[in-house]
Amino acid sequence: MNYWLMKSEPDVFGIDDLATRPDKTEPWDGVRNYQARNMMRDGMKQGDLAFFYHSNTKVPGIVGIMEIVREAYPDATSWDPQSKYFDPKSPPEAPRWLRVDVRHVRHLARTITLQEMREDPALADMPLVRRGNRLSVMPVSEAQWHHILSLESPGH
DNA sequence: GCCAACGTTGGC
DNA sequence: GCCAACGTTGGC
Repeated sequence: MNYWLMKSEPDVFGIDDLATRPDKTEPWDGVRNYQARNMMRDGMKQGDLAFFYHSNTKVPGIVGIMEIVREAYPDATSWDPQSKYFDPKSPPEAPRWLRVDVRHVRHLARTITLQEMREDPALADMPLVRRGNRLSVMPVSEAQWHHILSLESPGH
């Protein structure tokens, strides 16, 4: 089993949106970065868990946990001219971009903020806290995963 | 809203 | 294949 972190802007699609979808499940579409796509394609397996990260918001950080319920398949928004994720170089017969389906598992009891993760030596190797990182999908080690969850409760 | 960092594009 | 210009991401 692998662990991941996936970013989304709460103003566009936040964890509450995921939690209120039918079956709490939604395609994670709009990924338009090759590195992120390749990780979804090559690394993400059904049953993997991922942190839901809120980016570009007042207090960026991890807000919940989701499960990968469908492995990578073509992202139909890429050939939909009406979609903001439309890419003319990704026709249906030769899809360039992929998505996975994710299901809401639970909200965290509190937001694990980017700031506290930056300040935590145990998380110094996370791509998230490294300068200039822009990946919207990134791997999380098992040790990092459990460490972050240990921060959730008061008095950790 | 600013702007640093970084990925992509396209001329050469 | 290099690299300047440009667009986007995302913290602040």
